[in-house]
Amino acid sequence: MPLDKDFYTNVFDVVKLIPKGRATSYGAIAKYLGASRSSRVVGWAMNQSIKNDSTIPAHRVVNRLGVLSGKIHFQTPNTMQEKLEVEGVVIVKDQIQKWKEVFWDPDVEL
DNA sequence: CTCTTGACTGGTT
DNA sequence: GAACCAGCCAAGA
Repeated sequence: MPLDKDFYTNVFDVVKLIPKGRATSYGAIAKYLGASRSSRVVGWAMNQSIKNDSTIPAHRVVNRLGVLSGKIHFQTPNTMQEKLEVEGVVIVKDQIQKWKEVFWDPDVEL
């Protein structure tokens, strides 16, 4: 598929495809888009997505350890964890439990 | 244009 | 496992 338009747009498209109750990492998305060294930009894209497009489930994107490193960028620091818990994801101390099972790798699943 | 910051990652100590 | 370092790159001052 063509991925040459907007890096951000591609990131948003992938995030929208994350199944309910699953989550992925910034690096996984970056790798899928062929920019594995630009994971920080993926994080920035999420930051923009909240302002521009609230339909994007940014709460399903965490760092490679399954830690909710970006929770404070949501409307409230609880938003991210609560949304994930509603979808069946167990979180203890800002970290996703059974991360290996919850992890959704676009490079494998798509 | 330069400098700093940061929702990251991978490797080393 | 924690702490530190080096790449990486967009946005804002």
